[in-house]
Amino acid sequence: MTAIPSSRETYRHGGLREALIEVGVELARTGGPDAVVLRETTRRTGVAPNAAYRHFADRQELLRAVSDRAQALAATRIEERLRGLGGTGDAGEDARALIRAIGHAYVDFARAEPGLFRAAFTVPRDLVTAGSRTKAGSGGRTPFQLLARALDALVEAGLLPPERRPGAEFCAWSAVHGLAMLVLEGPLHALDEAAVVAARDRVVEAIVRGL
Amino acid sequence: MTAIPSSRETYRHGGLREALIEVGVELARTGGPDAVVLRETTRRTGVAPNAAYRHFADRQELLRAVSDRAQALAATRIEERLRGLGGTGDAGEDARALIRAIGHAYVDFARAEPGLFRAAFTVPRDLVTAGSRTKAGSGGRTPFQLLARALDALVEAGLLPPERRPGAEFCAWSAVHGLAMLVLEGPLHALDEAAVVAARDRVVEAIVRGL
DNA sequence: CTACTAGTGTGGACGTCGTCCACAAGCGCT
DNA sequence: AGCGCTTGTGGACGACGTCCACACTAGTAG
Repeated sequence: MTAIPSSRETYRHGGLREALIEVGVELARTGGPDAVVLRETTRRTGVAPNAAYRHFADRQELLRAVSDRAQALAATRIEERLRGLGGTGDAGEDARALIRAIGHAYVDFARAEPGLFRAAFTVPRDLVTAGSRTKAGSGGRTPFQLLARALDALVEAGLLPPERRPGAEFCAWSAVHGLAMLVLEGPLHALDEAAVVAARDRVVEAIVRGL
Repeated sequence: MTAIPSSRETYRHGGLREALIEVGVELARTGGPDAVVLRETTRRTGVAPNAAYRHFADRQELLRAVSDRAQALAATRIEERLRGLGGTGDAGEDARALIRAIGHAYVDFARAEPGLFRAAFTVPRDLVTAGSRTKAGSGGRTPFQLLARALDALVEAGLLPPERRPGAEFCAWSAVHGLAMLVLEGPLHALDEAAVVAARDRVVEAIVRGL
């Protein structure tokens, strides 16, 4: 990857848009959204700065594309965690385990990939686009949709009254997202691994109980 | 305010550091932390860009000072809300009302002053400094300390088992902070006032119940 | 009252950034 | 073979953070 094209094979790059996004993701990985710098992105792609303007109106638009990709990565990471979940036969316990696993995976993703996490979830987006395909993981679902499904399962298992279902995703998401942000760049920044895991479990537990 | 010193009264400004912070806060108010631009700050203060370097090592350091000030403003806003709280005589109900009021005020501050909120709570800081005087509101307490006190009251009222007290502030804070962030620049951005208030109350309720 | 020194603001410069405009080169069509 | 659209290039502009050398002011020491 990122083989430097010493002499450009063709004048037309072929997949510049895609290449720029990938490089942008790499930049975001190490430095967060602020590190997605247009000039550096094009430089690493082996192309003039202005070339980006043929595929993105703006640095903003590049960043949004990178953000989508980062959300997709988060979704994939969550899905992987979910695959490791064996059903116990008890629908209620399974539904709860599902919620917990999503919450844990969310916070863990933030810890493991702080730059990507911030790129994914702190670049302004509308709720409308929360289900857009570009944000979906390899399983075809966005993080938001994964959470929604888990809450549905909770309702089906009779552990969440249907009248409390609407808006429950905001509730659950807020809790884990808040923890992730505080750990990443907030006042909880100095906590060590064990303390973060403890806080994580605590928050998830409180939310599952309090929904 | 901001009277342009057409001819500088004295060559020595006298309170440049303070003036820069105030202008910085004003910039943050309308544009968030990214808007705290060193050159613009000095320009509005009527001073050369380099003058700032006599008082701050960095743009980072200016920003941190602005962040502290913004946290102090948040604390003041929360304290104001708390003053409006009349005791009901029931210690338990009072303690719960306290927690709720803090949560509501936190989210409301984020809505009312999005720029300051982001300046206050998304500029990286250590937990160690969460109690530093510069972040305190007019009542002398930081937002974090206000929350801690409310949780103590909850314990005293017997509504929170003492063994669950440690770490409870992270839990409570995470929930409201997460909601605030999602509303400000996350996927909940498009929600209208009523929906936000509903989500806010829901989150606070869930956390009070789930602690 | 004068001279030194430390502190504070100025001026100019450098490199980087996002973005714009004019141009050139390749590709697909007729 | 030639035309036109798309895509990449080159150079430029203004704004930013930061650095260095300088200038002025104030307080202190002689």
